[in-house]
Amino acid sequence: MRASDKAYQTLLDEIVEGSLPPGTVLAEVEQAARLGVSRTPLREALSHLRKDGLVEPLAGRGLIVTAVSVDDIVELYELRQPLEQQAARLAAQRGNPQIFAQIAAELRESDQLISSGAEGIRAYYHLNERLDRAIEDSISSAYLVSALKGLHLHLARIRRLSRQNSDRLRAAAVETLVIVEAIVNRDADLAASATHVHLQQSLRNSLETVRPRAVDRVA
Amino acid sequence: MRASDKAYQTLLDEIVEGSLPPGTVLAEVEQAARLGVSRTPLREALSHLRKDGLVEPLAGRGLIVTAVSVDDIVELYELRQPLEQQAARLAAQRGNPQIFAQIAAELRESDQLISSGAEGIRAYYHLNERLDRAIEDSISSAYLVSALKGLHLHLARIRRLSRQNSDRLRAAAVETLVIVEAIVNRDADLAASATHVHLQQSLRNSLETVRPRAVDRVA
DNA sequence: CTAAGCACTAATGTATACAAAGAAACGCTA
DNA sequence: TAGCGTTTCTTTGTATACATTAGTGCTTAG
Repeated sequence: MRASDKAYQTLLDEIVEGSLPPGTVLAEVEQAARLGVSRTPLREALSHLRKDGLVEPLAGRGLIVTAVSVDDIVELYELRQPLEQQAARLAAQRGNPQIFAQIAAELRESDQLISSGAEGIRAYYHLNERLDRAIEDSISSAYLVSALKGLHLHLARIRRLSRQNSDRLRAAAVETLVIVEAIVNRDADLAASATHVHLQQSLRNSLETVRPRAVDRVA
Repeated sequence: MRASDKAYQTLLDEIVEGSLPPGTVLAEVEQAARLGVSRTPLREALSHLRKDGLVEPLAGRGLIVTAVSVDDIVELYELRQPLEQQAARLAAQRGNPQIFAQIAAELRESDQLISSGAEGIRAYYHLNERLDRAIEDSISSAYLVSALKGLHLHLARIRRLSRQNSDRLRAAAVETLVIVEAIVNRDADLAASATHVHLQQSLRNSLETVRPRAVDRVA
């Protein structure tokens, strides 16, 4: 693995996971020393993070981790809505129904998963990731997949700011199941509509449960 | 201007404009010498082009300009459709009607522009660019705008491959006018539908008039 | 004559040294 | 004492030298 890739992946994980909170200054020499690489590959990593919108230049002070405001959540969903609706639509048209039928079956059991503690919740999240992956694999369009990848980066960051109580998770599982069943039945319109509904609920929950103090903070 | 930015912009323009056709090998030392910069900023430029999807690694041979196949056109429109529909929708909700009314008025005169030779056609293209710009300015979502920017990069490349005869341009102007009038009237649903129609026609024209020999060629 | 292995070469990947630009702090002057 | 200018220091931006890896071609053995 290239040193620049390693630095990029490490910084990306730390920003998404939150150990590098918004406002953190990323000085080149400092980060290069910390990650055990030289400035050249580190700079490449930083410039990619900048293209991803995860860091931004601060006049004279180098790069800082970008803030995430409540407005950002709304704006992100204004991109997420059309992208994921289209993704669901294409998955319904092109996906392998058997794969999605398997996911649907597991979603029907997810109530127990969600109620069975942290371990089960992790399994539930993993199931959602498998669904995302299955949808991406069903889409032939590399352009759409690439846009979705960029989107999910920011979504993962926002997820940390919102409280996901188990009631919401259970409701989300039901909403998701409607989407997946529509894909299994190759009903593209229904898949898109169900995605619309699900994301609307998801946005509503995010806005209601967002921890205001965790937003827009400058470390 | 930074040397890396200059190298990026130059290579970007050359790839989009076609003077660096698909399949062109971009060796670091060679391009650095040609553009008058050292390898360090040039590498940064290349790695950004790679993120843009305009160049891709070729095993052991460095980077080559990506090919554009007919399938790519279809796949690109699978991203373009949802993005521009959403953009039109948000512009209808948030845009300044006066600005779009002005563009609508000019679009109604565009028949004469299109019929008046190469100079008029350039003016017509410029009008379309002003519309794109007005839509982007109306959208508050930086995420959507960023996705649109990446999209337009590839669209500009594809435009070179398709023949745009003046009949098609006139038809496109009428379709576009419907979109703009919907934005002026703050009719988001109509703006989205009109965009859908316009892009469907645009894709159809692209596929019918694409010059097969200009596609997927390796220089 | 063919195939496999080795060596050489040319490319990318990395590190470091140097240059330039900006910000902060200190001092000087009004 | 306040404001402005200068100087210094820290930072990013660039160039170049070095390391490493992969590919190609040649040679040799079967």
